[in-house]
Amino acid sequence: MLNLRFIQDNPELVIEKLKKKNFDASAIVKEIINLYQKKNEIQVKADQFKSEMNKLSKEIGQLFREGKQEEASQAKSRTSELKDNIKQLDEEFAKIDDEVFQLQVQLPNIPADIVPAGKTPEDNEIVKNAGEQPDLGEAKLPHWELAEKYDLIDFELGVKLTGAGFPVYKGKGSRFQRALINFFLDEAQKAGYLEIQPPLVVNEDSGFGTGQLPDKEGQMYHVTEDNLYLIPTAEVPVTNLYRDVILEGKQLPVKNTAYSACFRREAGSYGKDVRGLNRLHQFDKVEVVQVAHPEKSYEVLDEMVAHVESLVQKLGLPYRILRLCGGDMSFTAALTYDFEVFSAAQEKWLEVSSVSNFESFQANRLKLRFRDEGQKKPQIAHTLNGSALALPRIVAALLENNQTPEGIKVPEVLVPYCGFEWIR
RNA sequence: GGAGAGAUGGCAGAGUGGUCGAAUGCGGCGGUCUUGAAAACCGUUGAUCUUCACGGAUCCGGGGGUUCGAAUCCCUCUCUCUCCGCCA
Repeated sequence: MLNLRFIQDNPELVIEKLKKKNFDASAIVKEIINLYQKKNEIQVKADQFKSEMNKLSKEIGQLFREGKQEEASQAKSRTSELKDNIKQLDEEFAKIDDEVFQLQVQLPNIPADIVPAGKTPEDNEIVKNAGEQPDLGEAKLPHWELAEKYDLIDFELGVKLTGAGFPVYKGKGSRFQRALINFFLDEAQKAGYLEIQPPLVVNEDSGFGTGQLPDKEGQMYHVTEDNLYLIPTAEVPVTNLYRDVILEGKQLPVKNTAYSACFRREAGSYGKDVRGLNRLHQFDKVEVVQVAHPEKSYEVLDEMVAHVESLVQKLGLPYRILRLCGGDMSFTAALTYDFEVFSAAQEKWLEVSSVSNFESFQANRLKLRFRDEGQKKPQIAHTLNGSALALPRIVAALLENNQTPEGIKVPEVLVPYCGFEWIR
C-alpha cells in the first residue's frame, strides 16, 4: 500500500500516475487527505488530554503517599471529565483510522514512469524477441497429445482424483519436471540466491503482507476450518519471511529462491486457454525474491530479468520479453516484465515468468524496513520477485518445440538432471 | 483430540497497581588499553505517531474491563510450548 504521508504530500501526483493503471483515485485520495487531517487533529487533542491526565494521576499518587487524602480525592474529581473526553476522542480516532486504512488498501501501486499506457495485453510493449522458432512440419502435435503419446501426463486421472487442472505426471514426464525444478534451483543458487523451503499454507497476515488479501482471496484456496490459505506462489511465504523485520543496510540485497507447488482457483477461466498444461489449479514453480535498497531496486530488477532470460536461453526456447502496460499490471507492481515462450505446435506465446518491482508497496504492508549504516531511523525497503520459472508451460513448450519423428529431444542442460536424452 | 504451562526490548530473562519504556545478562555500536586482536574496563543501544522545534502521546501477544493510575488485577480471543493419544 502507498504511504499515507506520501499521499498527503503528493495527492495530484498519485491521482495522475494511477490513471496509467486505469484507476481513478481522485475520490479516494481526496477522502484520505480529508480524514488524515481530521485524524491528526484528534490525535493532537487526545494527546493533550492524556498528557494532562498522566500528570494528574502522578499528583494523586503523590498526595496519597503523603497521606493527604482530602486533596487527593479532590483531585480525583477532576479526572472524570478528562476521562470522558479521552474516551470519546479515542473512539473517534479508531474509527477514522480504520476508515483511512480501508481506503488506503484500495489504492493500487503507482506504476513506474517507463510503464507503457494501455488497457489490455495488446498494449504491452515487446522489449525483446529472441531465439529461433523451430520448423516442425505438418505432423506436429500439441503437448497434450505428446503427453498422452509418450505417457508423460495423465489429465483424466487428475480429474478422477481431484478435478480439472490437477494433472498426474508419470514416468519420464514426472522425471522431466523434477529435472527442471532442480535445474532452476541450481541456477538460482549459482546466481546467489539462498534456497528456502517454505510452508505451502499461510495465514491471513501473510496474505495481506504481499497483497493477496483482502481483495483477491477468490484467487486462493481457503482452508476455512483453520482460516489458512494455500499459497498461489512461493512469493507469499518467502516475502513474508521479512514481515515485521528491520534489516541492517549491509544485509541488502537479500536474495531467496524457493521451489513450491502453487495453487490457484482461477475462477472465471474457461475456453481453449485452459487446454493441457496451459492453465492449472496446481502447478510447480521456482521463484526468486529479493529485498533491495530503494536506490538499487531497479538495478536488481534488471539483474533478475537477466537471470530469467539466461534460463530460457539455456533451455533453447524462443522467447520474448514484455514490459506490461498499466492496465495489464498487477495491483501491487510498479514495473513488471513478463517472459513468454513460443509453444510451436499450439503456435502460442505462453507466459512463463513475471518479474516485478513492487518498490515499497509490499514492504509498507509488511513493515519491512532496513537501517542504513550510521542512520538512526529505519526506512522502508523495496521488494521484488520473479518466476524462475513456472514449470508447466515450460514443459509444454519444450515438448512441442523439441518433438521429432524419433521422439522428444531433451535439452542438453537437462540431460544430467533427467538421466535420459530422449523421450520416446 | 485430552491435560497443563506460558506470551515482556535483537536474544535470554526480572518485574510489589504509581518513581517502569521497563532490572540484569548476552549480543550490537563507540571508546580506553594493545603493534594488531582477545580479555578487561567505561559509555551507548527499541519502535510508531505527532510537533518547525522544545516537547507530547502510544506500544510489555490481540481485544475489552476495573482504577485517579495497569506489564502487574478481571474477562475474552489468538498463538506458542510441555505431557498423553494418534501418526508421515
